[in-house]
Amino acid sequence: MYIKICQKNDYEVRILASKYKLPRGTYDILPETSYQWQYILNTFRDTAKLFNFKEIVTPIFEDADLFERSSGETSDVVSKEMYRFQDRKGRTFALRPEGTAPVVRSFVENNLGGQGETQKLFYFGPMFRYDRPQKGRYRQFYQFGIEAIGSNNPFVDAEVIFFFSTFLKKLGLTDYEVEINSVGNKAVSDRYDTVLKEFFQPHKDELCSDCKTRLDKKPRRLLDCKVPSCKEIAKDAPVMLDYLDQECSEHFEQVKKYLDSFGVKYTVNPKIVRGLDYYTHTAFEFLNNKLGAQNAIGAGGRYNGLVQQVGGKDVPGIGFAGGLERILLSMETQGLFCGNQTQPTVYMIPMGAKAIEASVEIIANLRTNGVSVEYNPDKSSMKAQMKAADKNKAKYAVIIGDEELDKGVVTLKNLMERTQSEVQISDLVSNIL
RNA sequence: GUGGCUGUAGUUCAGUUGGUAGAGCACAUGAUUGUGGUUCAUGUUGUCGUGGGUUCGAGCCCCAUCAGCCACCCCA
Repeated sequence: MYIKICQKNDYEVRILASKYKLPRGTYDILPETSYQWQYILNTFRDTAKLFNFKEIVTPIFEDADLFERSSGETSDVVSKEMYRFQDRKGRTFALRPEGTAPVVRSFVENNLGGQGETQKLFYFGPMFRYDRPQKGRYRQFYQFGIEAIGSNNPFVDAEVIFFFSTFLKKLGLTDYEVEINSVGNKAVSDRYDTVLKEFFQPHKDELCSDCKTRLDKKPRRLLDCKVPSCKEIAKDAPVMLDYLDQECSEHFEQVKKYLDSFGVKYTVNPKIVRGLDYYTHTAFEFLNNKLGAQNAIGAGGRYNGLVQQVGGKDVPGIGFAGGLERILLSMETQGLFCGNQTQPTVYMIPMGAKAIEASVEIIANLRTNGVSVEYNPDKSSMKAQMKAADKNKAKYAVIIGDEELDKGVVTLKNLMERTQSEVQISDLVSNIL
């Protein structure tokens, strides 16, 4: 926004030319690409149908506390990236940075698990994180996800992963890899963290500055540091999977078995670390290494303590979330087409005032009978209107001028086949459908 | 939050050692008094991201700022 001051005669005229720009890290979904979104969303909903997951929609803001307690106050998502604000009564809310906690909140609040049934839910919507924008990373971004709450059966773990791979398959995406891991239960991961600290402590001075803070905050993050010297040290670090107890490792084995049965290809990566604190047992990531730094197109895992933490019963759950922008990017890099732009069936071309009058009725009649019609009242010449019909990729042009008016007909032209014929106005709909 | 690169027409970009802004595509009109994807001709479009500074003069040099891109970080 800026102010321009012009001299006009003896007095100053101040022109306030406001120039609004969209907030950093956000973007508009323009008509030229919106159909791609619809395509991906429809495909996701179709997949949900196949697996019998039901849609749930929650608000885009919640009690800030919900996220702070569930994701972990020390996680970057909560500590530096959350949009927090106070309303007029001083309550502290946050724009949701992720989708799982709100779904679990709704599950508990509405007693969705009241009958002991496993709830299979899916969602889609905008999430918000105050990150520095980058390829595949925005401040308002869109995630779709599913949550299966109520079962600890490893079959469900595999099913959730199979869901995501089925979805990607429907889209035609093949440029990705699936990595899985088990982070065990709370006791196991706490013990592992202690072991890791003991392992890295003697090397503290050789670590990069990021890793020095990681050592105290989240030792597991040290495992996927990109600095070569840190990598070298981490190479010999103890492996999570060796610290799983009987129950955890049996669960993991079962998950792998079911994945094999589902025909999902995966690799076990014991270094997978989930960013949010609530994850337990199975953790997985879908990675596309052609995307650049932001290569996770989807990820998820089990969260057996979360429901209780949010105030419900001790009910297990598992889910995943995928990033719409990154899926779209993946499809672009793989050269995949993504749905079709909608186009009108009929482009109306009236010539002259009387014809325009007559065509209003025709347009109304076509539309009420389910035929999509485009007409641009700001174009008048035949040539311009034909050009526009072509550009709109209309199937037919309906031409009406004095000649047609006299006979009570219209000229129906098939633009693809370049053929045309005169048809009675009353027969127009049946000639098109 | 840190670093690097970039910001000129609707769009993709060019713009020489500082001398009052250019091309392709797109768009509009015509060749064809009522017939579109090709031609051909003609034409329109600019707070040169924003604010300041240096200079007789800045798209170009300097400072600041905003935005985009890429990486770190983080994560979907």
